[in-house]
Amino acid sequence: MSVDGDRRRGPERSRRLPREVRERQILDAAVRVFSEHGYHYASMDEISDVAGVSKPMIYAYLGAKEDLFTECIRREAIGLMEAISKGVRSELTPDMQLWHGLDAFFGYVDDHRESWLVLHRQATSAGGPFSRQLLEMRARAITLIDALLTKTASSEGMDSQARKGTEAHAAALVGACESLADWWLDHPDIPARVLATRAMNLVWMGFGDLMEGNVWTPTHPES
Amino acid sequence: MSVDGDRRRGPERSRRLPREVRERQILDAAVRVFSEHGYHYASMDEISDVAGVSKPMIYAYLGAKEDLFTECIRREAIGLMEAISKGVRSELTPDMQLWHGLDAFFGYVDDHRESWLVLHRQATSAGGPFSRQLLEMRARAITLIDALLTKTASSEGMDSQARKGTEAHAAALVGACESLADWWLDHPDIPARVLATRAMNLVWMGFGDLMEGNVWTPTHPES
DNA sequence: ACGTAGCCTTACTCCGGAGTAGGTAGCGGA
DNA sequence: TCCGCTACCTACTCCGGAGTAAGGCTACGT
Repeated sequence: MSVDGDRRRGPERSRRLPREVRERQILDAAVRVFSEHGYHYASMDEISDVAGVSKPMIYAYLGAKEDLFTECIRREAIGLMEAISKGVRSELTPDMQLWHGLDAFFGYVDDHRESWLVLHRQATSAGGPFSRQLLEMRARAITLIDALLTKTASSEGMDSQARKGTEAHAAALVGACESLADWWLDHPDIPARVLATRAMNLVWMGFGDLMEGNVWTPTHPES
Repeated sequence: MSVDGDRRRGPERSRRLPREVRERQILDAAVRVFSEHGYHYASMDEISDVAGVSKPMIYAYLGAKEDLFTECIRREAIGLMEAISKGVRSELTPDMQLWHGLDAFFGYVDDHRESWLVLHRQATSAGGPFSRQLLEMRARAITLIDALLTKTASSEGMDSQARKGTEAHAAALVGACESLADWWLDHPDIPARVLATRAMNLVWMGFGDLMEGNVWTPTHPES
């Protein structure tokens, strides 16, 4: 029984491959395993097993466990950012840019659930040097969105009041999207585009209202 | 040098206290340490040290590390829910209920950053049995908010279109708040009420627009 | 006075898993 | 054919930290 021993091996144990290929295999395996068990419960033994490679190879090519994880984060973060960049074409109007960005984001998460898990859930919590990469990425996203909102706000003739709030608004949007993505992992039946549209409406409409001075206050008279 | 050894001890090592008190001390210490280092990097030794108690006491009273952590989650989750419940008085209009709930939430996070850290960041990522508690709490929050939105939607005479989206909208709100709270940890200078108001505007206004059929679409003609 | 119950400690065991030492196998060049 | 280089593996070491065995002190009941 338990013929199981090596069922999870990835590539058929092939020999003497160039370093580049091995590194890819290892990183792929690492992302798989980290996303499945979380950083701490993932063992180097399992990663090496899944990669179809022995443990010392990992240390030789990618370094210690922390380094390996960091490299995973880096690679996946770059992938995500590239995916989003492809969506945001600067000749479009701000709202279209935002929408395409959102669409690309949810599309990426849809296609790379494991990557997203590693990137967001794991890196966020396994504190220290790991979250750096994340915070940086998030900061870039916020800045980008802030720029779009600001552009719209000024072209729409709005200032002071609405303007100073754009960054927090952008942060809220980013946060909302991250959470939506996480929530989505447990409700996989919803198509990506629907999520993107929902996020868009959530924020863009609220933002439009803000710009028009249409603000809810605790003493709101309605209903 | 390093007279430091026991500087972090909490209560002045006092003897023969009743079990009830010790349990409180231990849980307090555990929340402190878990929030500071994260579940895995937190050691039982440090917790016992901070609690001013020896390690076997923890095992005698609260059980293994997992049990201890679970108990922390439980206690803090109950605390948060109670704080929110105090805000939401059912004789108010839905929008006021929502606003008081949000205000209570951000107020709680403001007063209990450590608790929130443990509750959200740690429990979310240190997967398995821990996140149960969280998912359950979140689910309750979503249901509650969904009810408020639905009530408003129907009293406002809206149906089908807007109605089926309320749950996802509620999920988005919850997610947005969680992220706002996390983001807030790194921007502590903002008062809680401002965050609550911002969240309220983000969602309520967007929701109002949705109900009025004022929806953004990719082919939106504006600007 | 003496038992006993429960608070509390020191000083261990033990193991999973990170990281490594040292050797083998196949390939390119002379 | 031999050298040596690089890809690669087996088989360890070693340690942090979870969990525990075994007993000491104090208070109270009788």
